[in-house]
Parts: sequence; structure tokens; C-alpha cells
Amino acid sequence: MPRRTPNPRTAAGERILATASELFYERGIRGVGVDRIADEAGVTKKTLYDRFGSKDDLVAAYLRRRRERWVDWFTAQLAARVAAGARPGAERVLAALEIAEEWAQDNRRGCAFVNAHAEIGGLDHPGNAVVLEDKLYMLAVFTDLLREAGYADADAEALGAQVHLLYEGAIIADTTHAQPHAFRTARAAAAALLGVPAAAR
Amino acid sequence: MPRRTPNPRTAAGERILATASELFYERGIRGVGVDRIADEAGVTKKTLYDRFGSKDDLVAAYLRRRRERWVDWFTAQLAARVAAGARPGAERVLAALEIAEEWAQDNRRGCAFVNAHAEIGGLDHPGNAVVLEDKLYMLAVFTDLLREAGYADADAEALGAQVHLLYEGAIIADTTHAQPHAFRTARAAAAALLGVPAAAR
DNA sequence: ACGTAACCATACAGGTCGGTATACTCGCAG
DNA sequence: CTGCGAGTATACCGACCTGTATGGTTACGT
Repeated sequence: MPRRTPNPRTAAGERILATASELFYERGIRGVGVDRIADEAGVTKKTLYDRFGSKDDLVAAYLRRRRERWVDWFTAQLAARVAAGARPGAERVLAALEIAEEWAQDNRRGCAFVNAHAEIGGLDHPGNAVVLEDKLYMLAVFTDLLREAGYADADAEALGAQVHLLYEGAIIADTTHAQPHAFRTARAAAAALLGVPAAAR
Repeated sequence: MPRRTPNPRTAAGERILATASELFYERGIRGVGVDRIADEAGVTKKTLYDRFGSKDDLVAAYLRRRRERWVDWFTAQLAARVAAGARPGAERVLAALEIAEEWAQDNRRGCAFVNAHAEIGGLDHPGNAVVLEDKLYMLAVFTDLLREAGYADADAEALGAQVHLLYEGAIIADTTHAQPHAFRTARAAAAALLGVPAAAR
């Protein structure tokens, strides 16, 4: 048997994934070698391969982990805003965009999934499914927020898709420094599309 | 003197740049080595370095070339729509989004500048300036189209920035396959923002 | 007590990376 | 006719790449 069953759920596996996540995000997937990941995680390369099987699979694990973290954080933040009184519909959509802005402030390299797609998009790579998953999830977030506010299905889908474009566009405009207030602009546009006065902020 | 003055304007330099442009776009910057570029261009590596000085500079040349091509093509397409009767304001903004969609259909790997930014964004790289240039240019396209239609400066800038987010978002949603009709959605949103009925198409 | 999973350390294979060195040929402009 | 720029071919450099091999240690469950 060439290699142990890849089961990353060990202390060392956790350290590897944490290190890889940071390095992949900050320097790009192709910009980091497995040697360096193992070194910085205080682990031998053998352990890395025993836990994850291959670099490609480690990359996929990185993307899955990142998605999990984002979904958890985002969900909690949104729930907090709801608890604080954000009403269904436009208010919660704008809240979602504010949350995204807050995240972006601590994640200056932009959307990990867009970046990953730029590097592995053309290839047959286990990470690509995760990228698509994230994009579809965020699209669903917006359409669901509108559906739950009583919009008819067709309207919720049409408007949700439009807001989703503003969301994705804002991340790009923000990270590339094309627009210093990209998220504020996105909120103004979303407010207009949903027919409510734009809160100044 | 270690190396001749980098002047890419020769037949071999042209072949190198053409080959590099295709490979960089299709497989990513870090996904292509200079050896391969030289090979496929029918040129020795020495010639490549004589013409371009370094891989980083070749990457910057690729981005500049790509930008030039896009600006030329986009300008011509927009001029054609204007000649065909597209009136100032919303009509030309929607036309611009249609042109972008057409380009995207032949450029399935998405925005070369977003992709490049994902790979070199964190680094001190000569290509980064070109990326920013492209993003600021497209932002200016939309604001200028509105200014020329008589919008007050502040309105043109605010609305232009909103449409720019839709544009960037549409490219992302389209290339990642998150939204199959991303550009149509962007046009619907832009039409709503500009207060005109959305042309079905 | 024994097996086994999870780790350690070292080494190496086979290839690619960006970049340089040497030596040569061709065509053209002074 | 000579000097130079543009190109060829080949070889090399050290560093890095993903991945494997060998062998030994620790801890834990049955």
C-alpha cells in the first residue's frame, strides 16, 4: 500500500491546512510549493502527503475550508443584523453587502475563489467544483433574501441575480483599487434596484 | 554589457509576444514557462531575453498588448453602434454591455487583468500598473457615456460607477458559470438604474 | 503485549523554473 | 569591408517543483 488513507483530521493535518490556507490565499496557489507549506506547518512532506494525498487535493481542502469559514461567519453576521432589527427585503440585502465589505477589509487579496479560478479554471482540478459552489451559494443568498421578503419567485430570481452582480463587481473593483468605495456604490445601486432610498453611509 | 537593449519590435519579438499572450491567457502566467514560450514561438530563449529582458517584463508587455487590443476593438464596436443610431445615455451604456458580452463569448477564461491580478496582485510586478489602468479605463467609459448624455458630473460618476460594478460582476458570473445570462442580467439592472425600460433581448 | 496510526528525519528521483554563457551565422548600413 | 544588431544552437546554472522511499519514534486501543 503506497500511502495511508488521506484523513486530514489530525493535529498535524489541521496545522498543514491552516498554513496552506494562509499561503495559498496570500501568494497564490502556484506561488507556494508543498515544501514551504510543510516547513511552515512544522511538519514533514511525508505527513502532508499522508494527510492530503496530493497538492491538488490540499488545494481543494483549502477552498472547502475557506468556504466553510465564510459561510459560517456570514450567516452569523446576518443573523445578528436580523436580530438587531434588519427587516426582510432591501434592508437585509444591504446588510449582506455591508457584511461583505467588512470581510473584504480583512481580506485584501479579494475573493479566494475568483483567484483560484484564475489559476486552475481551465484545468481538470478538484478545486473547481468548490469555486462554482461558492458563486452559486452567494447568488442564492440574495434571491433567498428577496423570496423570504415576499417577492414572487421570478422577481426574486431576477433581482437577486442583479444584486449578485453588484456584489461580485464590488469585490473586484475593491481589490483592484478601481473604486475606493465599491461596496458603498454597490449598496446605492442595490437600494435603487429594490426601490428604497439609499441609506447614506 | 550583459544583454542587448530590449526592443520587442522585431519579427521574432512579435512572434514571442503573440505566443506568450495566448499561453498566458489560456493557462495562466505561472502556468507557462519561458522555455515553452520560446519553443512554441520558434525562437531560442536567448532571443526572448534579448527582446524582453525578463519574464516579468514579458508579462507586462502581454497585458499592455491585450489592453490595446481590447480598447481598439471596443472603441470600434461602440462607434459602429453609435453610427447605427444608438442614442447617448442609456442606449449606449447598454450597447457597451452587449459588446462586452460578445467579447466574453470568445474569451472564455474571463478578464485577463482580473486573472493576472490574482497571480501577481500581491507582488511588486510591472504588470500591476496595467491591470489598474484597464479597470480605471472601463470605469471611465461608463461615466463618460453618461456625461456626454448630459448627466451632471456627480450623477454621471455615481451611476457610471454602479454600471461598472455590473460590468465587472457580469464577467465574473459569466466565466465562473454562476449565471448563464450574466450580461443580460447586467443590462436589465443597468436599464433600471438609468430609468429606461429594459429591452427584452 | 501487539499492532497500527501518526508522526519524525533524511534522502532522492525526475523534471521544470527563470536566467546566463559561449560561439556562431546572416544581412545590412556606415 | 567592417561593425553591429538580430538571430541561431547548445549548454549550463542553482533553485525549486511534486512526489516517493526508507527507516525510526511515540502513543494508544484492543
